[in-house]
Amino acid sequence: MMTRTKYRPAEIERKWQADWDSQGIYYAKDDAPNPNYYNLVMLPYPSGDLHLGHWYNYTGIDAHGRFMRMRGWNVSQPMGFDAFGLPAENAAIRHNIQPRTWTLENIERMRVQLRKMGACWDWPRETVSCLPDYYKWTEWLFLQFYQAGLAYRTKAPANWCPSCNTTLANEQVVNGTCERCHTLVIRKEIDQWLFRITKYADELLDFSGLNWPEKTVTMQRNWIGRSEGAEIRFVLRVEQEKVEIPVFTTRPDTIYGVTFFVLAPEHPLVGRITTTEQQKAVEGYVDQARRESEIERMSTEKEKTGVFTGAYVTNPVSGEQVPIWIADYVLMSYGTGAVMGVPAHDQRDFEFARKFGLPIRQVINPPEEEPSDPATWTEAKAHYGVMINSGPFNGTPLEEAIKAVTRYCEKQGIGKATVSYRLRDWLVSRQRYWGAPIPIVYCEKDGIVPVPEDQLPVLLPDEVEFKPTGESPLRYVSEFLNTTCQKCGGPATRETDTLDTFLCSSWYFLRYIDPKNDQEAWSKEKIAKWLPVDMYMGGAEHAVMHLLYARFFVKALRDMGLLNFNEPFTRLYHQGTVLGPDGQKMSKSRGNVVAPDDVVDAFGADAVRGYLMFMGPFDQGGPCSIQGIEGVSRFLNRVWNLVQDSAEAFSGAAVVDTEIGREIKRTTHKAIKRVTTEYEHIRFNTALAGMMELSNALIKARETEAVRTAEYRQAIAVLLKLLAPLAPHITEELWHQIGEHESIHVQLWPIYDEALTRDAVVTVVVQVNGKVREKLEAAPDASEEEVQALAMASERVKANLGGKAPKKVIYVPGKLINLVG
RNA sequence: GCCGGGGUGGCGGAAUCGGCAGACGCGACGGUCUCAAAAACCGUUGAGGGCAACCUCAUGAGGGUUCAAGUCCCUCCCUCGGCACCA
Repeated sequence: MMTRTKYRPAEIERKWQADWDSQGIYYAKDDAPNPNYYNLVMLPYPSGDLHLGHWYNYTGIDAHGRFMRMRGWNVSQPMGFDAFGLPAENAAIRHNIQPRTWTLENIERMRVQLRKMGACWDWPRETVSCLPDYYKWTEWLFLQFYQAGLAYRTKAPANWCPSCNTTLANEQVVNGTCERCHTLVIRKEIDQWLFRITKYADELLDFSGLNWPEKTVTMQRNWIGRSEGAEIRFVLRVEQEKVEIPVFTTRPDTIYGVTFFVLAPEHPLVGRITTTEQQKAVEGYVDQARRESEIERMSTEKEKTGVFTGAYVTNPVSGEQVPIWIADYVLMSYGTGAVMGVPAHDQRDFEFARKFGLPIRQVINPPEEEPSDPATWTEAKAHYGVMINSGPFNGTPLEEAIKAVTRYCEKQGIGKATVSYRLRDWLVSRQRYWGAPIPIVYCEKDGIVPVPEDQLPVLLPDEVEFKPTGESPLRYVSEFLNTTCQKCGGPATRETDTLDTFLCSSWYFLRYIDPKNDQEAWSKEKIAKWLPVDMYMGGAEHAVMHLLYARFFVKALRDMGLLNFNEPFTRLYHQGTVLGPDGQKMSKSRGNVVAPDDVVDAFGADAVRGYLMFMGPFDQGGPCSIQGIEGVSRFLNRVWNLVQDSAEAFSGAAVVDTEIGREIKRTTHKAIKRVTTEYEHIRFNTALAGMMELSNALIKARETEAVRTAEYRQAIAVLLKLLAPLAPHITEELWHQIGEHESIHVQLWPIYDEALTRDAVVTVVVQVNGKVREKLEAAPDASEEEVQALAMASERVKANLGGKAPKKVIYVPGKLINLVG
């Protein structure tokens, strides 16, 4: 036996990373002979250091990309940085450092760490969203949306700390108070820009042709929240003037059950309709509601609250007058901000009526049930049924009820069938410095004036001060703020809010394809070669917002003629979360953080990559254990020794056509089949288990004359190829050690012969009354009669059947026979 | 609260379609090698009972469907992600 060299991960990893870099083998050409495969991972926020979660995510995309590459695809796997956002500004305030400096330093550090993974990053395509050559086009896109009528300015609420005089992100609100000064936070209406995503609500509900996790599709559907119903206008007189208040309802059939009416506390009509006697109570309640979060308000657990306004409104269908209340369970952001109170048939209205002693009237009765006294009810009856106590509509059957009332409203001109969505327009204004400027100028004469495209980008000034004024720091940079109007040439001021970073990340996957283009955001020809994205990986926390915004962007840009496909991401996969060894979320305060640099230094990148993928199902994540990394490290060592011990055999003459060789061949083909299937389904843990089984079999065979068979050599080569996507360095090194000269990462994936994966004899389980009593060997295609005869020959089976013949026999060919006595 | 996941040995997990529960790995125990230790290698390892052949129990809890349930249905408990300004 030849003397082994020792497996030294650090050495070979450095060596091969340099080799791959110098050859640029992972930099995808646009016009390769093989088909393009866009392998995308959600780009990171440059927080400073790569943590284990990044490693987890990126190893997954990299293993998938390498697998697809070996299967013959021209894979591009780009990387970039989503570099605008709040943390840079916090760092600026805390450490007196320019956000740009802080961000770019972090990016540089992360680039170095990313290279240590040995992943096939397509670096020439890198983009950084906070650099002018990127945000120029973010601004340009804003203008396209504006010109298409998809961007508009209106009053919208923001979290406001009255003491710091500043708007706050939700994250900065702790238990309803400001994280810095603990003052109660209120919601304040300010002028802001929004994107009209609701225009695409219906198209966004269509997921056909997408290979996405079912749960993500469900979450997006629920988020959009389409419901069909009717808008009905209730009427009242205020100082002789007729005022109409529309309500949205999914149950127009319950209109005769309306016994009260509720407005959201922030409803614009509240001030106008409130009577003098009720004014104090109403104002107090509105104040209180402004301090509550929507999550608190929507809680069905919380006891209902509300205040009577003193006003009454007329039910346009029944003509009845009912009192108008305000209550926090009605949200201004859904429907029309007004609700018709039908306590008999809506649980929230029921609770409200019980709390305030309002009447409850049953108007819907399920078929074959007698109406009952609502006073005896413990909850609302929300089901459908026949209309009762409903004047001319009495007796309308449940199938007709909703349609009948809606039709009546339409005929009378008091309402119409309509569709309501939970989805709201996308608020893109941020009162912050570190974001892409909104390319808009305000002129006293001409109003809102977009910055001409040839003047883009509107550059962020470097010199800013972070003062708690409630406005973007940009407002105090006069060289930035003051400009001239492009229409009239008169003095004008710039928009000082910046864009939500979700906007930057809604199109980066387009820029990757053409990152250096200074003439246009992207070339349509290049986009056609790569888009839509074939695989998109990222956390499930983005299931709704980011993924919905990106879909909206693509659809809107398609309608502007800038793209010609419908969906950005054909296949989507969510990786899970890596937890600390204690099963808790990793955090400095818990002291359970595993730093990738430390474990990579100790075990090498390949062992860390392998362990992360072996830990459990990739979409589940789980606790990280150092001992687990050791385990995979041991496996890699065994593979190293196995190949080194076999290197000698590779140089000698092969023994051909032996029984032992055929057995190895069968094992090898079974392994290829299993591992390939697992890779296809992104099940890296079981893929690796399959490789371990193959390697265990080869280690056993090493002790026999099998080492000199051609099949054994092939098995070794196969094992290295199967392992290459997970452990790229060690496999590259060993590949060269067995005498190959090309990179293993440009080899083709091994293929298996189905016939060779089948066993000659299978184990059939014999059950008696559903319990396993015997196992026997049979041909895979043995008939029921044969297997039953074999089973009945067993003493155990006979004893368990009590010597009698079975009453019933269930046979699953090649697997199981169940004899029921 | 609402929406969406998840719960299997001492631990991470495996188990195409409802068909042998516990693959693979970690840990533990025993052994080989060694002056010794580490490493490496070999073996055992769900729980309970039995001298043994074997038997019984067991996939968060309780109920149900089925020849057969980790897998399907109902009720409940725990836990994780999202909830529109963290990204």
